Amino acid sequence: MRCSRFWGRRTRRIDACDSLGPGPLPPESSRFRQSGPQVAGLRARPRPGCVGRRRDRRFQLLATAASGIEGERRVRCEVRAGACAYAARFGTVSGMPDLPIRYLPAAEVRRRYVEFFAQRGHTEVPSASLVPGGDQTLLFTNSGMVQFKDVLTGREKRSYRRATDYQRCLRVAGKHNDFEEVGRSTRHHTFFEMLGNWSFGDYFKRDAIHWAWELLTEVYGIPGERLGVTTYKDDDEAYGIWRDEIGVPEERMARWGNVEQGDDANFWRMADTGPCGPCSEIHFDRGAELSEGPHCIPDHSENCPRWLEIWNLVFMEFEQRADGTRVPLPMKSVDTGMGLDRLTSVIQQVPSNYDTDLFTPIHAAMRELLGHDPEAFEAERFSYQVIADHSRAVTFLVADGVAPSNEGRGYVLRRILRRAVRHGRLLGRREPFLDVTAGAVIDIMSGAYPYLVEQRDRILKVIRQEEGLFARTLEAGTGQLETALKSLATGDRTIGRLPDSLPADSPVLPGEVAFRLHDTYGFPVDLTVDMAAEYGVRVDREGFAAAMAEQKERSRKGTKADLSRHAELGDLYQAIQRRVGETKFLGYDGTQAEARVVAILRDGVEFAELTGQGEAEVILDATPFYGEGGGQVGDRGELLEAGGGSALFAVEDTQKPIAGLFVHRGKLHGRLKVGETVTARVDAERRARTMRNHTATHLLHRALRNVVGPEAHQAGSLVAPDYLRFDYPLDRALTPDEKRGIEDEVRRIVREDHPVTTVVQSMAEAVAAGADAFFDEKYGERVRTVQVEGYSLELCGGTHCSASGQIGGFVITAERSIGSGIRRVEAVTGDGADALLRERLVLLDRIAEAVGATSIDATPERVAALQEELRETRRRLRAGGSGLPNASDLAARAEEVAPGLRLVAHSGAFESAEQWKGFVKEIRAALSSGVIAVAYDAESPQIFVTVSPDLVDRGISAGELVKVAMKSMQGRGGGRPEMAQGMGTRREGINPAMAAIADTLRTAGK
RNA sequence: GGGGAUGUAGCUCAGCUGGAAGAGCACCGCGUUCGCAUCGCGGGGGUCAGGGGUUCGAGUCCCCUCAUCUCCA
Repeated sequence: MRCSRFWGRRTRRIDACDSLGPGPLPPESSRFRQSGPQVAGLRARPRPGCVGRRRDRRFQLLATAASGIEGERRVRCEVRAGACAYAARFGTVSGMPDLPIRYLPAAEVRRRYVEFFAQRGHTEVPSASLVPGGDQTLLFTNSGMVQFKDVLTGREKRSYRRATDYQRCLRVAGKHNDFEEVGRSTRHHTFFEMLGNWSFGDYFKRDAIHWAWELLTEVYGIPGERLGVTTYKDDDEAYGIWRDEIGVPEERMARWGNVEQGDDANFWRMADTGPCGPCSEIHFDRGAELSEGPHCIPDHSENCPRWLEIWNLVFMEFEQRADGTRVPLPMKSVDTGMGLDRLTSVIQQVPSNYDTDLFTPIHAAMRELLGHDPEAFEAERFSYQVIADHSRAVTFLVADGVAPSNEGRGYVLRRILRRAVRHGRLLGRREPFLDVTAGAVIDIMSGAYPYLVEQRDRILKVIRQEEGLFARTLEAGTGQLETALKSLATGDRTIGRLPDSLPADSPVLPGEVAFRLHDTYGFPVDLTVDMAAEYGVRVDREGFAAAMAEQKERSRKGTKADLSRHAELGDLYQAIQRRVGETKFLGYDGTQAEARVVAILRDGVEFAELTGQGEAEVILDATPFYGEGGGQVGDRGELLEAGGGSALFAVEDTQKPIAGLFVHRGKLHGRLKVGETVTARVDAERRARTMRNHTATHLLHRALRNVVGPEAHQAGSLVAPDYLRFDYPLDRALTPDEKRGIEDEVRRIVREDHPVTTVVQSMAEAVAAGADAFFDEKYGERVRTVQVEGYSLELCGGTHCSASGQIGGFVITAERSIGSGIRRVEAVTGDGADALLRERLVLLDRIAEAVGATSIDATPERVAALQEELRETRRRLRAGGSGLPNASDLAARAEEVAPGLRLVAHSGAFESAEQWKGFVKEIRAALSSGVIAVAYDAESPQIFVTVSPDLVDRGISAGELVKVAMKSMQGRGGGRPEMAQGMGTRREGINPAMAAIADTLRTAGK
């Protein structure tokens, strides 16, 4: 039979079994293996991950390379003899174009999915933000289950037991890292959508499998014989349903996975412990003629062009215990995930996700910018795909409130964006373009994600800004690089010369230099190579790689311990919560309560009882302490013996390391025991201050948007007892008028004393009531809203005043930029505002007094008058001459204390150190050879000595002379032979000092 | 989390081995030019990111902190 590999819209076929057998590789492979085309970081490289990890995967992808030179992507694989027979087990079916699948736009694929499950009793749940709420360990939403995590573990209850959704996901860091894969493969993306249906203790395997089959074959019209199915080795139940009820022939089914032997295929787990269970995957068969050999089987392998995993059905039925045993879960759940992009590629019968209508409009937008025809597009497909993928990721990240930054999520965004820009440059585009492709993304996605449209202007603005910033980075790097290259280059610069065309004896730019550019200035190494080539210089890539490896090693060392510790602690909290349940929060109604101690920790270790002094963490079954969240800082206070006895524990901070678990951190002084009851008492004064600031934050938010516009919405906030801080996207400073307007408006609402009420209601009700929900954090179904009646309504879990009047004063104390496109307002309220105003008034009084004004009102005039007087005085001084002797006269009258050794000694009262040194400089200019010693006659007398170079050669040292002078002036000083100075304490010592200098010179001159 | 770089006037930046804080643009005033990017003169504006240390003396050397940029994890 024939095995082949296809790529691109037009199928490229290589007779794998015939020409790529165990013999030598075709000649063009060898050059990939050695150095590869040196373009834009896309070098041929072996893929160690492909080398037979399981079963018979003894093949190696030798070259995954895109070449900007020849504009062609080639993939070769070496296949062992006998491979084709193995692959043939899955039968031979005809190629794709013959399929009777009816074309559907992606939007329709998405719609039908949700509709199908909605008709079957599933609640349609909106796609959650890419920024996961309430989970500090996760950078991004990377799968459909993120927003349901707590529901699946049973910690959170919702009104429904069946759900369906399309979840936007980002896989770019951590375990699920598809970043490098993007653009190379037909099916990996940083950003993608996961279609899912969920059962939380409701239906199980039978319904999930039947519906999956029904949807694929009947709704989408995919012929059943094109589907393959996998199940876990022990899962007879699922296997039976597929075989006996659905009727999938056994030769199209496979049972993979063996957890006991370390093979996790077809087995899913949330973490090392906790819920887990077998999976059943559905794979689409693109046609046997596409098979490449033994690895081409329905698997996670991801490298097989024949099989495409489209749907994963996870059956959560066990609880994994720490001791290695698995016990059945009381609540069995179903969690399925189907990549919309892949499914669409099947339904639209195109060979790659990038050829679906989810992507083609993005390509079209880019093509138009570049003026490329379809052929040029095919030639540059790789870069086009990277740009399209990254445009989607960037658009959604910005939409979900991530701002480009140099750490965390913001840094990931920045890197994705820059990678896209780099590929734009590879295509010859120097001007900004990402706002155009991002615009195309918004157009494609706006139906499913209407919030993109609302934010369109802001999204594009952020993207444009960041793209501009990168241009600056590149420019700075270019400057550095050119300097380095010019010193190496032998000839002139030739624009467009390619690295490959350089002679072997070309000068070489050291790898460290290239690395420094990359490491310190963020200048991509492939650009370094290109630019160096234009100067006829090669780049030492080995040196670069070595430096990079070193850096990686350093990082790993530094981070390892910390990471594992963090993970351990997280597991511990999880375990505690599973044991004791959620902490009940009592702090909305009061600041004191009786509670039972349920856990005590110190240094990540649990104790049943703890005595003595020192840091510790305490967990209670219920608490009035507010755990840091929603910008509001955690409460402080103390834990007392039950009934309000003596203090046992000083609470310094309250945190919620995992959702629903309140941890009181602080210092123990006494004895604390699990199971006993204590009185938890919050520092009520501090809480009251915090509450004023929190309610004021809501007022500020509303007022800011009323004054500046709706784009100035919350992008972060901190509510502390002593001040509040509010971040919002805006690319300019507030005008003084706007600032005043905001203050006035907040103060008006305070004066009008609006009642503040909180309501717990469903998300839908809250949104219907007009609540501002800017982060769609994973608010459970029931959300809490805080309303300042007649003014603002926000989703918020924080503690608030009962009426706006309690806020008291409100003063904005700062307004500044904190990053690209983000500004921050800081303000104080209540007694904090009062204290600030009082301080300022006292200061004003002191200023008025200091300048001699009769009143505060008269101060500006008084200051102006003083300034005028100062100016006048200076002018008169200048006009009247300095009062100093003429420098050249002084030089001319220099005393010859020894043969060829002249001395100018002078002391006087100078206006300033400036005048003093200027005077010395003038004498120096007039006296070519000699010693100059000028004393500054003041409360702290100083002396400045210079010695001309010829005398320095004769052994005269200014430093020594100053030391001599310091004896009578009683101070310290020193310096170099040609120049020195010192400061004394005795004014009367100046003349003797001058005499001493003259004496010293006389002696020295003999 | 680990490394590298940067932080000097409103902006863009000089400032050499430690020895009077500078330039250009911008701003204010006066003059010049017929007015829309003229020229001249004068002027205001700096805790040299912050804090320690070494030194007679620190923008400059050392240590710490912060911010920004950048790479790695």
